[in-house]
Amino acid sequence: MADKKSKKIKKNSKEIILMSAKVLFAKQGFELTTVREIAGKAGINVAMVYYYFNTKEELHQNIIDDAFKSFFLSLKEGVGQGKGPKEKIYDVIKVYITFLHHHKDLHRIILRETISQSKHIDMIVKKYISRNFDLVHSIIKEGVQKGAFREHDTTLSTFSLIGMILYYFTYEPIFTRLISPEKRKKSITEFLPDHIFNLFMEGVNG
Amino acid sequence: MADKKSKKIKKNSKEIILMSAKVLFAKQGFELTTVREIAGKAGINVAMVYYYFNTKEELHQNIIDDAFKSFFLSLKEGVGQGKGPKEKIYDVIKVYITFLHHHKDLHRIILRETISQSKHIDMIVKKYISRNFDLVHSIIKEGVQKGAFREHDTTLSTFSLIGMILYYFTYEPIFTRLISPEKRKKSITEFLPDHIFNLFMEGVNG
DNA sequence: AGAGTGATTAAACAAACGTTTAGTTAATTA
DNA sequence: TAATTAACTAAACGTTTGTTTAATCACTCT
Repeated sequence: MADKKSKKIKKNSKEIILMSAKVLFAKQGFELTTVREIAGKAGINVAMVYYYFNTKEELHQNIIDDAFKSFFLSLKEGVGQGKGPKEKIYDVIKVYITFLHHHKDLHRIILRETISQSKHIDMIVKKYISRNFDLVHSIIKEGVQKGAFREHDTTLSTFSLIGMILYYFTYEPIFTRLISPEKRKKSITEFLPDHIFNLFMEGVNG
Repeated sequence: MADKKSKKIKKNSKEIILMSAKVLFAKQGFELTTVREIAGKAGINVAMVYYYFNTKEELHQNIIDDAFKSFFLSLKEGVGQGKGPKEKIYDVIKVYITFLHHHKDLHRIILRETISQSKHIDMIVKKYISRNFDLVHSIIKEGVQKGAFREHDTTLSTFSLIGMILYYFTYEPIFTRLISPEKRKKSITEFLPDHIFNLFMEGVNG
């Protein structure tokens, strides 16, 4: 009958911890998020966190790893094979914006980790950020070879393109405040891809 | 003679604290930087920090305030009056890159503060980031009016331009690793402004 | 010379942190 | 059913944190 203080056995505690931690890390960052806080949000005991993860750091790394993996996977699957360079670039922009729009928390975590210059950052950078970059870079290089794009430093333009996109999410609260009321009603995924694609292709010259 | 444990009176302790704190906040962030650490780097007692600043937070705010002020000032002074929109945009790019290149620590602090969603962020955003944005935005709007730039959403292109620039500094360690060896020898202020200017004007279309 | 003032110090404070311990309960196996 | 294993808990551990206290030193002014 009545469950008084009965110990309920949940089999998915580990996943609940990961979910709670992801939200809190994204909102407050690694240092400002307490292990007790994570446990509290997950509705479990503090020690359970250490039952599944050796340290707070390990839990954090786990989340970052997942974030990067899913990002790269989306990008790889979202870019249509057999298309021309211009269409591929449009796909890249679309996937980047769509993914980040639906995983704002992950973008925050990635960005934070990039700034923090932790010991593990080097491994993470090599493993994931560079993979995303290389994928976009190879498309642009292909475009130059085939004459779709003009001759230029493709490393720099790849960086510029990704930078244009990421900046919207990095400074999203400011962005939302500044755009026109009509566009504020729409989703960012509707109008932003076309704008960035046009700008990257044609520039603003009149 | 010999100064044993003599108390030396330094009149510039406050400035030394500010300098030390700036470096440490930039490198490690607010939470990871200890008041004892700041005092240690400054070569003074911990209590001296609280002699000049009420809290660690107040010291931090002081540094951020200075950072934003000097940034906006550089921008305002660096953009030539009486020039055409295109030349002004080039100036903007040049000043942004030059300033950030010489104040990498400040950029890190600003970025960190933007992500952190602290209570004071709203005031800071309104006060400074928007001011920089408005300055650039007004130049682009002027360019469209005068026919120098094509008709387009100028809010979005302003965001894109600033994003392109800032991204290089946000992800600088990755960037340095990826650019060509010849460019790595040069300073970023030499080749980056022209690249971004050309890209923003003409795009990559072949 | 001595009172007054600002700069500086060592030492302590309570609170919060990540982590560990030792034990309890529920489920599984034999 | 008894023994074993996995899931869970309350309480404590030592350390570090931001901050305060009370006293000391160096200097200026009369």
